[in-house]
Amino acid sequence: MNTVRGARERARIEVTAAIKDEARRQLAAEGAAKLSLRAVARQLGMVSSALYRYFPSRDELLTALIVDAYDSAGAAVETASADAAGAPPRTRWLAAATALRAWALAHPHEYALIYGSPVPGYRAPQDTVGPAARVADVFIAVIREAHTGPGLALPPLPAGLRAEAERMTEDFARGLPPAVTAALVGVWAQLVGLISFEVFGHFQNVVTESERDRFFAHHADRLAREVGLPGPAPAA
Amino acid sequence: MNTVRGARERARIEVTAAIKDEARRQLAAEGAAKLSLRAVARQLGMVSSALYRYFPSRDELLTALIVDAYDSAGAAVETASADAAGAPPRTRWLAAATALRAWALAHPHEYALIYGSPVPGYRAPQDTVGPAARVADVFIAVIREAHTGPGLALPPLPAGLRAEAERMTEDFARGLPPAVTAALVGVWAQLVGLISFEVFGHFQNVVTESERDRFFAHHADRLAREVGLPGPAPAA
DNA sequence: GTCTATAGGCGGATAGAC
DNA sequence: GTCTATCCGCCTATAGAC
Repeated sequence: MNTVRGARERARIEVTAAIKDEARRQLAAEGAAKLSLRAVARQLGMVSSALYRYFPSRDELLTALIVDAYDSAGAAVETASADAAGAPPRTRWLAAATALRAWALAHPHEYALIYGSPVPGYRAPQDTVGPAARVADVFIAVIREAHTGPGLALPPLPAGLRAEAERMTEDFARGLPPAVTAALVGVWAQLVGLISFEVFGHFQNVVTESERDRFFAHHADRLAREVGLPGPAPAA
Repeated sequence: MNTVRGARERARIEVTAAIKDEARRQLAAEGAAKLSLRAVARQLGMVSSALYRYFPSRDELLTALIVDAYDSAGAAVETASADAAGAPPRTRWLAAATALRAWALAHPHEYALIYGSPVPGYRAPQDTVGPAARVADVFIAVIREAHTGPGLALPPLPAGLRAEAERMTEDFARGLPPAVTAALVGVWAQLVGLISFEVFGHFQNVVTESERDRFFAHHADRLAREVGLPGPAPAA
């Protein structure tokens, strides 16, 4: 009885995975807006109504794909950061940023799903906020570690932003100097913007493909400086 | 005869405009991927086949919308830059950046069309490259003007990027110091990224809505510094 | 859990009359 | 330029048998 239950559960997990895999393939071909349960079923040799036993609606399938994408990106960035443990903070930042870019280039459609234009008509449920934070948290952790000693020099914040920066710090970056938190939030958006431009093709005819690694490294490093990280060569 | 021809042409222009207007409304409701000639026709009280006299295919309609969006954004930014003529370069940069953000927030779906995820299955024809350059050219012009005198201090470029920076300069930013061109391209992507994060909702629960103007100004100004623009108060 | 069948839609594109 | 008619395809979702 237990083994039967186990077998059934295993089967369910396998079918669920197959559905998501096929859905990801369709994402690449047609985009999230046109993701269709029927087409997935057809490709899998099932009948569309059978899928409803696994995902109660198209949107739930989409949610699962979004959560998976955040987790996949998060894992990639976490690994890169862990591999660079002990390295100077700026090196570690660069490793994390490079890992995110590499993941984005390797999974452009899943990247678009989480950092591109919102899917029209889709309302992200609460389930996505945890996974969404995972990637950003790696960058926060890298910076937090660099700031355990005396705070690093960062130009003082304009008076009008101080209260907001303190609130943000309290909310999701406890322990950082508020000026660093404020810088980080903007820099994070800019880092994703840099990656998006490349993934979405806006560097075509602008930045030569063979130079893009270097180009990205240059700018990602500049962004590290903006959040107050000292250079790889320990700056006195 | 001439008046008849004139009347016909006028009618054609009006209908074409009505089609694009309705298409823009649909863009907002359903997204570019689901833009449908049939639905546009239905809403306009026409029959779908009639639209083919104005746009030979769905993709041509989409192209028209993209070109219009680039032009609309370009005009907004150009106006802001012209209004700030004579102001210190950094003020002018900020005016242009702020205008782009305001346009984006006022036209989120058209913004997504040009700076968001690519529309699956749609191949941008050559017609879009001219209008696409229009917005970026305003920023190039602002910087060019600031650099007519002696070049501004910007940290030297890593050796590996020098050749690429010189090529870019030659291609679309003639007259700028190569280090500035290289900075500008990355900064431009980052500026758009900053705007995208806000427009696409990634600042929800992160940056308080009432603080976003200030937050953007802070970071846009930081970006101006990164391309070598001197501050609003003329720095000796 | 999977199937068939069904309801009640939607789409792009073309031909040929007026 | 606009119409009707048509081809041929697509979709979400549910009911009810097995």
